[in-house]
Amino acid sequence: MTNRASLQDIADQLGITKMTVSRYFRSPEKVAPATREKIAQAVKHSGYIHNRAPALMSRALSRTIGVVIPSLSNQVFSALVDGIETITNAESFDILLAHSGYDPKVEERKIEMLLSYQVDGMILCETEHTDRTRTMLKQAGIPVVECMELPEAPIDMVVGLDHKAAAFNAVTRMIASNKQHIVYLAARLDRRTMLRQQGYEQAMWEAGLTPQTVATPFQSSFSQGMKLLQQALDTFDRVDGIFCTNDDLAVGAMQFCKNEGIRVPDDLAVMGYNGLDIGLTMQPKLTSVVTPRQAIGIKSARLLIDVINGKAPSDKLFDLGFSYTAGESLS
Amino acid sequence: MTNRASLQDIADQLGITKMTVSRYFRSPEKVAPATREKIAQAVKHSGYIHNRAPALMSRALSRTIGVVIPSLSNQVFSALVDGIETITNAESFDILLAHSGYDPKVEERKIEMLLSYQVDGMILCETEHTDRTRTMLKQAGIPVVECMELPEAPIDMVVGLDHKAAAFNAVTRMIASNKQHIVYLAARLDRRTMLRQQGYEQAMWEAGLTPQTVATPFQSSFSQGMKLLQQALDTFDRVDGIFCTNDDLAVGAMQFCKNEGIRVPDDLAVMGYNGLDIGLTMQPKLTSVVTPRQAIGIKSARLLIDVINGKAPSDKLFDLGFSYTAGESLS
DNA sequence: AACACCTATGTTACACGTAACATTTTGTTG
DNA sequence: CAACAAAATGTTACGTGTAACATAGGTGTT
Repeated sequence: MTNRASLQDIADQLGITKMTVSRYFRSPEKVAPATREKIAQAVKHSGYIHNRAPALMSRALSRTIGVVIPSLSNQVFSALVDGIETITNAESFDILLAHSGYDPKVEERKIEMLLSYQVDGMILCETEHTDRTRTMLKQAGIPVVECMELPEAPIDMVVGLDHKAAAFNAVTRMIASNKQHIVYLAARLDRRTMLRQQGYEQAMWEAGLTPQTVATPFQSSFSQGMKLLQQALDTFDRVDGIFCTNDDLAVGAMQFCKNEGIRVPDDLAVMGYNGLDIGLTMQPKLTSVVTPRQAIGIKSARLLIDVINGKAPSDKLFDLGFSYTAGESLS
Repeated sequence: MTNRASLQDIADQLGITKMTVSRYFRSPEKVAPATREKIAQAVKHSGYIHNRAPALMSRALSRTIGVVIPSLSNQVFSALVDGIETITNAESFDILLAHSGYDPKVEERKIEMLLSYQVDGMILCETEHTDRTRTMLKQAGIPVVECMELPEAPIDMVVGLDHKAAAFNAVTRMIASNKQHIVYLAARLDRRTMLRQQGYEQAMWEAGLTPQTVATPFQSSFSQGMKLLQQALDTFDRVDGIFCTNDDLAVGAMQFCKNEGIRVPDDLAVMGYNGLDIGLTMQPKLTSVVTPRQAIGIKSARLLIDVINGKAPSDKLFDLGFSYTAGESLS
């Protein structure tokens, strides 16, 4: 590491103390205009870059929050981070980002890294954590928001939606449009997928219907959607609707229908989940459960920063609900 | 900020000095087995989390590299980061991730933040930077890799591919399969899009054909692909091929073909760019230029860490080339 | 002229893990 | 058991921005 310019370097150069230079950055109005001008010159010339290390050493706030998302190629989480940054930018907080690949062990490692940087708070997108993760977060004594779903054993605060209820509502809606042989298409059998399955099954049972599921442990993709629908049609006598655990599967399935001449929604109703842009480019447009991810990001960051700033939260759990895209794949 | 346990706390608790505890973490073999056991207990009990701040203050390496990607919902960059982490994990480096939303001003802010954390090196995915970005990086005196493309004015090292050459090759290939009225579909008019356009145009001119482009300033998406193809068909007399600046547009366009009964590749040849999974789920499979993004990530991280460790790089520029998916959308 | 008060700048101390060197303890061998 | 080596632990100093307090110089008021 080469010697970057320090405040001391700039101060020496001007025959003043680093304290005045520090003030120039923190509260310029406390520095005499003439001095301010001199410092501005020297700073520009030296290309000084703020060094966070000393601030991290003191017990002051780092004004940084850690964010762990499961994936770097999922619009759900990019929208979430967008929402978070709306707030952090306005509050001049920084975010330190890490991704876990849906693996609690990796999440643990990343959280440990973020904590080593003395973040003031943490936003997590998963609710399944290792024991050590929970211990570390407790010990760190910083506020934590788990977002996207409503965990049974929250670490601290929660901003999300009830995926079981959303699935129940969606499937009930399918049944109301006169579909009876509805199959659940699932991939990557994580908690959220399971919750949706529960909602699906409850809706089916309550309507006197029998739930039928096809699933793959692999990551969701369009091709998995095609394969799963094929498998559903091969396995079950009659299928007149599919409830897909996300839009990737749904779009793949609709693709499959197009290839095979299956009419949507007349032969087969399709319900997606997440409400991504891509669903609306299909013909017919995909009907999908919209998860309010940007709003979740905004609320999570707002809440976290308020708590960091010492405000007591009005509540520890916020359910932001869900809605539907204006699709045509249902009836 | 609550008082997290420090090394001193653990040491006090055991009646030893923090130096021994520090050694327990850095080089446990230098600590007597009995002491090691005692420390292990105390550490576990207190939930100690390493504090990076003092290390950042010393001039030692932080063993962290900064990575700035343009987008959090693009498989291209998630594969790149995967590649990077293959190496950083093996070398026990950490990465600090930030995203710029394709905006050089935002990139500047994020780079400044990463530098304030004393990263040992930086990987950037864009080649367009503000003046201040260049100044800061120079002043920081750390190695920098720009990846994905081959910039005209590199900051330091480069790992990427020649997008103009790739586009030239791809379009030449289309022409070789007897297509003559090939339109270029472009979105988000960034540098890489422009480079591909240049390659496309050169291939057309050299074949005695006239380049024709439809473009949108908006972000690429399936729906933009549909719209752009519609626009191309409306605008130009004859169209028998499209070269799409990425797979999102290509897949949208192929969707459009399916809706409109246009046969691919007989009526219209389609060439994509990036070689994402989704293209291979189409029917026919999308032919696409494959950019070796994981390899770029691996090479970038390898190179950067070698330089950080004091090795002189064998070269400053690495062109990793391109290939094609085994598609059927061409002929 | 004396005093209060303000502005601008300076002084001091602090946070904490670790490299480098110093010292103590344990182990080994003739 | 003396003598030395090796292992284990301790001591010291360091890096750098900033909060809190101190001081110097100036302005204004009575």
